[in-house]
Amino acid sequence: MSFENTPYKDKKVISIGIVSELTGLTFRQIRYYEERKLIFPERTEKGTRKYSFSDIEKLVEIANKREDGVQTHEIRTEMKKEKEKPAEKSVLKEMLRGQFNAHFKNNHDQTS
Amino acid sequence: MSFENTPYKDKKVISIGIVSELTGLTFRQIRYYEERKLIFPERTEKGTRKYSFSDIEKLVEIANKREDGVQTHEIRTEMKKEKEKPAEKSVLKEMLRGQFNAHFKNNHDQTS
DNA sequence: CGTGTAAGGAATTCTGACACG
DNA sequence: CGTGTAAGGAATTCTGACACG
Repeated sequence: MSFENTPYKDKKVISIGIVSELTGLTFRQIRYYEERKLIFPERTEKGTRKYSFSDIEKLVEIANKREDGVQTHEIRTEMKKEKEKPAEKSVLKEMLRGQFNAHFKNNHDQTS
Repeated sequence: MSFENTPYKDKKVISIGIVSELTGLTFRQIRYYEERKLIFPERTEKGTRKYSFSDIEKLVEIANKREDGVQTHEIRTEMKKEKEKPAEKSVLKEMLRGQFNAHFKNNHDQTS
């Protein structure tokens, strides 16, 4: 249920060495951005970090912002905002569903 | 050109330990199926194997067939056939393009 | 043929800390 | 604050080989 449903993009399966190679960042930087709550890798049983392609994309964004002198704390704030948008969509969906259900209910209550 | 274009599914970024965990196969089995030319992981500079999600899917298929007693050589033959289908599509595309180009050429030759 | 295993070595990753600024 | 580095240890992966069947 947590395996089949997750898109490849979000599967945490990549080790830090590959991430470093793909992003051009050092191990130190990658681990530090985790410490600053910018990314959230998972761990294997014995503790080695596992990243997803999404994490890699995020790291590239982070690297770009860092080059512009943006501090990790600011980046964190910015990225939180980004996360609100999909949430809004979800809320909208909920509202529409509510409308729909109300409509549906009115039309069929008399049937039973 | 080989990075941006490849879908995540085909990126070779996963180490054998994760593949083993995800497929339920032993390191020995995974490496053996490579020896039998069923899968084609890449290597890091220093030699550690890197697999893609496609490889993992293939391995699950292989595991299923092996359970049915199918030998690796047969599996290899079967999987080659599967690869023809997409190729046919490509051929069809080429033929259609030929048709189109011929048509296009006839209509415009007189213009110049 | 397909897989297990012990062997020895090399490469990977981890944490905590000191350094600089 | 963000990153480099040396340190010591633990976990990962590799190859070639012997074993069984």
